[in-house]
Amino acid sequence: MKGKDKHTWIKHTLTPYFDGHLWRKYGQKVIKDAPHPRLYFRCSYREDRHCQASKLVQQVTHDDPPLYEVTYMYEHT
DNA sequence: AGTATTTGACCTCG
DNA sequence: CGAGGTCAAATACT
Repeated sequence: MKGKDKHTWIKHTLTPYFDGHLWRKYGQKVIKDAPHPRLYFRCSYREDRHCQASKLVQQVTHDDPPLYEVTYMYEHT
C-alpha cells in the first residue's frame, strides 16, 4: 500500500461479471501466495470508445457467499 | 463468419 | 531472477 494509485481502486462484489459494463477476459494467472487464480479483464469497447478501463478479478473465498476482490484501473469513458 | 473465450509463451518491471 | 502482466493463436459457440 504505497499509494499513489489514483487510477486504481479495490471493490468487493459477488458478481464481478455484472458491474455495469461488458468485459473481455484476456488472461488468467496464478499469483504466488494466492489460494486462487487471478483473471484479467478489459473493457470490450476499448477499441470502439477508447475506454481504457481495465479490471482484475481475484477470487478471495469460495464459501457460501463467494467473494471476489475486483481491482479497477482507470475510469470508463 | 464473426466474436468471445481459453491456454501458453513471451515480455516487462521490481 | 521471479512474478506479474500482456498478447497471440486456436477453438468453441452463436
